[in-house]
Amino acid sequence: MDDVELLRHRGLRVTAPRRAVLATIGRLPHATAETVLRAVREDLPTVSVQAVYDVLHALTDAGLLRRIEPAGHPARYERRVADNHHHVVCRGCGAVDDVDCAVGHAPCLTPSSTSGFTVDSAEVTYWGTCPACAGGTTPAPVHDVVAPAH
Amino acid sequence: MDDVELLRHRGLRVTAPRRAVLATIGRLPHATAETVLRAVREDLPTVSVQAVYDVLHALTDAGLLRRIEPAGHPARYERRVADNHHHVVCRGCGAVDDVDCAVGHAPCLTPSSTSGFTVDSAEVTYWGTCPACAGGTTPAPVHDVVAPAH
DNA sequence: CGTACATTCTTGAACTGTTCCAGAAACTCT
DNA sequence: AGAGTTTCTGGAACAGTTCAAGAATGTACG
Repeated sequence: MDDVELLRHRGLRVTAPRRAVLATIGRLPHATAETVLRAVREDLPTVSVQAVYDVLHALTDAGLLRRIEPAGHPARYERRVADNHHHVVCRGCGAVDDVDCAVGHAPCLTPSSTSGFTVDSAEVTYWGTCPACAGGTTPAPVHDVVAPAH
Repeated sequence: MDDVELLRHRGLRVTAPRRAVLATIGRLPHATAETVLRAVREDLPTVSVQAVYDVLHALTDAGLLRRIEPAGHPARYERRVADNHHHVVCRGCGAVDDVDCAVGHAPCLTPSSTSGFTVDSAEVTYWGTCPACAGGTTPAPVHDVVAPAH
């Protein structure tokens, strides 16, 4: 199913900005809104900031995109929506990459007690340093390490 | 060790705003900066916004506070820093509560492959609805459910 | 118990990422 | 093609947080 069909299938109008955003995020997974805007403007120079945000919202609501919001960094978007996977985030530059869960069934993702909350999803974020920031080419600001994984 | 000793022990000056912030977060775990500001001003009416942010930063850097930043909600602070625990966040009102991991050792928190990232911590956030929002007293805006836990 | 210096606090403005608003333009269905 | 809804543009607004300069305070030392 190509992007046009994908959009129609969700009852969304097929517009140039939407196709461009989908294509961009396909090419640049984990792109920020700003990155998307810049990339889309290479083909469609008049596209506005709002158009990009509207499109990102529409596509996210339709389930074509997944939004990642690492603390302290702008939101990022990816097209991997079917499976459940997690993310590593670089403390230095905010770079994001995918991480598949090491185990098939994750016991710790079934919380022991939820204080009466109805839980519908669990989200795991790994924090660390990406190769580029570790390499010293772009020395990352070092933050304190908090909450080690058990 | 009382709060004064705690501050001195970390080489921090003991000031009224710092003591008030510590006391407030002890009383109101998971408070936002704004909540802290309001609570502190009951005792110290002249405390400024920056004082609160500065204090929250200083105490967080010193390891006396832990900062939680749920996507789409203002940051929250807690004094439980010694152990590792996770959080449930209400999609409706942003309320946060503690969740202890169901298992002692968490296999899924050891990522399978980290694309060259050096991982120093893992963070689990459960998303759901708190009793108040579910109860209909304050009907929460319903967002789409994403990324179910496996 | 003063004094000196570094640190912290106050006030006020600025900033980033995102959203709201109104009207113009574009797309889809008939 | 025409009608009507949806989406786009442009500009302003917004929340939460941070920056900047100077005044005030806490701590260490004599």
